[in-house]
Amino acid sequence: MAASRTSSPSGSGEPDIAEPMRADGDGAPVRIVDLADELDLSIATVSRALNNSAAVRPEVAERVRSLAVRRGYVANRLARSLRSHTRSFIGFLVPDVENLAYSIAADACATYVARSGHQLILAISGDDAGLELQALRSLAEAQVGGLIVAPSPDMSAESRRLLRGLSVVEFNRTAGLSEDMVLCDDRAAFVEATRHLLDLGHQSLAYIGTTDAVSNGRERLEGVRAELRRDGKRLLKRRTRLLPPTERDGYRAAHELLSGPDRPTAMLVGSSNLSMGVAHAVRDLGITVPDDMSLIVYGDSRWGQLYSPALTTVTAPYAAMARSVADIVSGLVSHDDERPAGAVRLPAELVVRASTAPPKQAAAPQNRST
Amino acid sequence: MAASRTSSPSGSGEPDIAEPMRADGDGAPVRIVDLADELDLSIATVSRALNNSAAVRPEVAERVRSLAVRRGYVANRLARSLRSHTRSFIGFLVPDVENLAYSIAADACATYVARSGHQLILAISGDDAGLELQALRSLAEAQVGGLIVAPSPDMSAESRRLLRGLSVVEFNRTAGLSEDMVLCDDRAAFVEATRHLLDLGHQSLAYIGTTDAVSNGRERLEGVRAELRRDGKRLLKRRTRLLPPTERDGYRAAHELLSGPDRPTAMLVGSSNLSMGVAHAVRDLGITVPDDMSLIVYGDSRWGQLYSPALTTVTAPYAAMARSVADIVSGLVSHDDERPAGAVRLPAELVVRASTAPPKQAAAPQNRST
DNA sequence: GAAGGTCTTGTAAACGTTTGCATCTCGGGA
DNA sequence: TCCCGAGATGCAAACGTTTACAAGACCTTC
Repeated sequence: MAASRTSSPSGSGEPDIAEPMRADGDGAPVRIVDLADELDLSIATVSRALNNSAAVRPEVAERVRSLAVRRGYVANRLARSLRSHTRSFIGFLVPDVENLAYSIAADACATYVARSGHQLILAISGDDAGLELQALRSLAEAQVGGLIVAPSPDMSAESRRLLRGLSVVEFNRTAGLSEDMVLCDDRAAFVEATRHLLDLGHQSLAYIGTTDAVSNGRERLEGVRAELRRDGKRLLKRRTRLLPPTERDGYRAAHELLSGPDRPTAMLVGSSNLSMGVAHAVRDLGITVPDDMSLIVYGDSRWGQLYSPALTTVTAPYAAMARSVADIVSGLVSHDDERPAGAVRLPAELVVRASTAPPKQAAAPQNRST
Repeated sequence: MAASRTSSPSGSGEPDIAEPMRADGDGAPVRIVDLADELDLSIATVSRALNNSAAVRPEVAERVRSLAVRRGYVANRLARSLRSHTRSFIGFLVPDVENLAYSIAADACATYVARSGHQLILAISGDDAGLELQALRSLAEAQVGGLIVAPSPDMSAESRRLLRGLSVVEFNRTAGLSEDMVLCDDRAAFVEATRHLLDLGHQSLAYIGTTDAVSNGRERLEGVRAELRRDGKRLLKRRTRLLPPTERDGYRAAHELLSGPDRPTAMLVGSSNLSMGVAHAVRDLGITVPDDMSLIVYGDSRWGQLYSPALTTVTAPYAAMARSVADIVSGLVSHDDERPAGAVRLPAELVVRASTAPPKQAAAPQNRST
């Protein structure tokens, strides 16, 4: 029998009387040793019972477990992880989580990993290399067993070094940090979108997108450029704006591009936030879509459908991407051996609605291309 | 001087030659004891140096810190927390994070707490009592130092018990779990919205909202009811729908309410997801707003502005709520003594746009109220 | 009746930190 | 010369677990 340790809170051996029904309302949290003392067992046995080890006699295990719930025992993961080298946290590092792509993914990942008893640590980089580094350090210190990351455009070397120790999955963007990644095929989608506009007969295209320092931004731009080139055309610099992905920036850029003298007959937008801004600007300027100009936006298709006219949209498969990354990370955290997924690349889709049509004025003025 | 422990990875005392520039590319993570060995110091001194304790001589501290970065030392928070009883995690438990209210808050909280070196653990309840309990258990096990929670409608007694040990802040909803909470004054906003419709001369109102088992859903409904009552009117049961907050449900409910024979002249919607569904239904049914019917929706004002006509909207102060809860939680985690904020209740705002107008047909048919 | 299992339990050493206390060194004052 | 205090460092005990190993109990088999 195990001797009573330190200062046994209840009396000595016999069933305590002084504290008749203590449900451990509060006070110090109950630890394994408390349970062990109360049951005259060793902490080893209690630990085993709580972990459903087969080594402990069923009736003993039952007694332990019942006492555990009665006393409201809650295990200390910190101690457990420290001793057993099991990691119970997964990091999730993205520029922000208001973006639907990331919020859906965060949701899915948190839900998924919870099933295997893991937890998601949410970290926000704001696309700032400094904050990103700080977040990574923090995550590493928390001993995360895996990391989902949408790398910022100018990730520091120090950050990359930190990443080496961790098993990471890149999400939505890639910066060559890992074999594993979940992306969507933005390039193909923008090729398709551009083709759609060219087929309608548009000669002068404008593009508003995000910086090409980040992989998906670059891909979208490249898609447009490549498909134009295919027809011997080019994207004019003065009809191109690469901006931070905020609604405000989208608004301003659209306003600028659309109030000048030679307005493009079609516009492509490469980010959902920018798209909202553009939609606002188009409305404020009184531009009729698609008569005055065709418009293709990017993002989830929910609000675009409600716009008048309903917007032709490049929709990223957010839900599928979320499922995919959740799958990968939950696999990555349980059986570390078999690595099924390398790079997953899901197709983005061009949903043609009412905002694209052949240009009204037969041809663009004098300038021969764009 | 401290004797070299266990198996010193480098040679004995003199500057090592065999491994000239080892930057600890990988291998076992470096621990305090490794630094101590390499510098012939005790782990106590190294620990103190890393924690900027004044007790250690500046030049020694400098040597330690420089070696730490050279070797890529990353502290183990688990061990640190275990020993020092400092908590480095904050829990964030909400039904989902796709809802803008929660995603903005998650973002703000994660960013804020990071400044004091804490981290946010994201947990999703899906408004399910079972998942919620499981999440809470998990969070408690992770030894969170604080918890932000939007309680599910039917939180279990077991969950409430778990909460007792933690310092919690209720967010967006309350279920009497804590003194601290940040809410928005939905009741007042819906009183105002209802008043707006009544003043326009509407006699027959419909309301589509979420369950009243959750505090904010209840408040919205109560606001409508109270203001109607003030004019001696009532919200008819057949013109009221309380539903799960999904776009789909909103669509269906609106479809149902609006395709019947006596259509309400005005409709109030009490959730952002429901609002989107309603907007879709209205469009699909070819109902002209505000001529055929006035419409007030709920949520962030971004997409409502883009609808035609721009929608009169009850906007919750998401950003302010997020800031507020982030403030509270970061205070709660650092100086545990002074508790400044109890219940913070921010005003929601009624933004009147183009979707509300006096009813066209002079009066509703025969039925005298609603 | 000894030998060798199979179960069940206990002992104690980890895991990587922090920190109370003891120890050592040094310089100054009596 | 001795003592004392301050400043810097080391020793070792925590923190709450898990787990290798030992050990006891009991049964089977020869």
